[in-house]
Amino acid sequence: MRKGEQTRAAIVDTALELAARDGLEGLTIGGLAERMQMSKSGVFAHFGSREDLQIALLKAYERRFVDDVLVPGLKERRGLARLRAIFGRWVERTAIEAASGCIWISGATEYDDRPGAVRDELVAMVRSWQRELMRAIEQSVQTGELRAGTDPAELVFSLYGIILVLHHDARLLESPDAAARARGAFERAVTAYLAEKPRSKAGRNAVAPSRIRRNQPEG
Amino acid sequence: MRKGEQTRAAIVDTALELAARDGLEGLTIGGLAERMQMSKSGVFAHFGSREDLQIALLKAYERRFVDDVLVPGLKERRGLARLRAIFGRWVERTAIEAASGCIWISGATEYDDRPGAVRDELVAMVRSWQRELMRAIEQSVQTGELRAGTDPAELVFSLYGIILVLHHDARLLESPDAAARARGAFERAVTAYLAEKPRSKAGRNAVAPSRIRRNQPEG
DNA sequence: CCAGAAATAGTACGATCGTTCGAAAACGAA
DNA sequence: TTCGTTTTCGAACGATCGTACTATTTCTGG
Repeated sequence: MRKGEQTRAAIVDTALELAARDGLEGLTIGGLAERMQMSKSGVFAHFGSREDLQIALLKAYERRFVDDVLVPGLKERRGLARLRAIFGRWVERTAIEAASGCIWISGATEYDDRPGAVRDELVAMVRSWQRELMRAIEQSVQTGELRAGTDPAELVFSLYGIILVLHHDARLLESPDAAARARGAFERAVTAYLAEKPRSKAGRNAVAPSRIRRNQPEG
Repeated sequence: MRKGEQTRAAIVDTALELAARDGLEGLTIGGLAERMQMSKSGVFAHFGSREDLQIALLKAYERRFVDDVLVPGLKERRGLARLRAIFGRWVERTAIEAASGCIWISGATEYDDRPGAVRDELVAMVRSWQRELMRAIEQSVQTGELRAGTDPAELVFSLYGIILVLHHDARLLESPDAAARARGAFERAVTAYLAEKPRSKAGRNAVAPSRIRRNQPEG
């Protein structure tokens, strides 16, 4: 029984690599088997179907994503610091996987018109992640760092857009400074929601367009 | 000779529909033939290869995109008005094709790791479009509506992100207010670059976070 | 209307896809 | 070591893919 789980984990591991390059829909059991130096049916036996394999990949990806991005952020104190930490990790991860690709992002365009279990799973994960972001934003309102009327979904919309264009520019256009632009865009997006008075901590890292930034050290 | 061009155009037309749903890579000559009520080889004969068909689709898409988004915008006077018109059309188009999908956006994730002629063509088109946006931004600086130090590429980065998340939320998450959010995000993004003094025209439509917007009529 | 050209259909090929099934091999507890 | 279980393999199926080749049909200019 132990051997099975072990190779299954190894398969998922390799499959995540392949799916990051070719997309969940581009992933092929034959190609996966070849990469694993196993037979097609040997690989297949660990999953009832290709769809189950894809869903297993999504779940494995989510686990890693949360461990990489959310968990370390939770060590920061509630509020803007935590939101900033989460987003920073997210940018880092997206910029690194610019060499491999995010299966949530590629999956979004692959499955937005393809109903089924994979799409449902993907949508649930993205929604869950956006909810997590909203929570961090709401907490930043509670700490008084973001202004009272802030619409969390509105800010999530902007932040998600920054990540998407980071992924796009880094991978398709091979832009070398996409990550830096993403970090700048984050500060600009958050600035629009900063509470009025703080002057102490919250506004320190807030940065407006690049011309101004020149004279301000960045944290 | 005339009949050939005619059906070729019809094929491209139908193929654009299919590709908008299934992606350029999901497009199949067999499926296309069936939809056209033609034989596979009949369809195939009009293009030397599937790759040529895909490139033909990209070129046709670009033509329509420019006609829909850029050309009407050029009728506005140079500056923020033109930029706003272009972006507005872009949002409209993206929101409408939320029911069908943009092959530039889906193509970005399909081909970011798949070298070849299709990827090259796609990259060239996206670059060209971003250059067009940069021009509109530079002109807005020249008119004094956007501040002098504005980095056009930086703003293009933000605007492109808004479109990407609009596409994402509208199609994958089926969010009904994605278009409205996109328009709001545009105003917030531009606000960060507005020139200081104008108080006359430029700042009128500039809108900050939603709480403030309540008491301001939107143009 | 008719010949030559252009457009379309038909068929077949080799590859690869996901999946099934029964046999072989490797494992793990007794 | 032995035996039952789990894991892996090999071969095959039907489907579909892009493409090549050869007919046949349809168009079109003189």
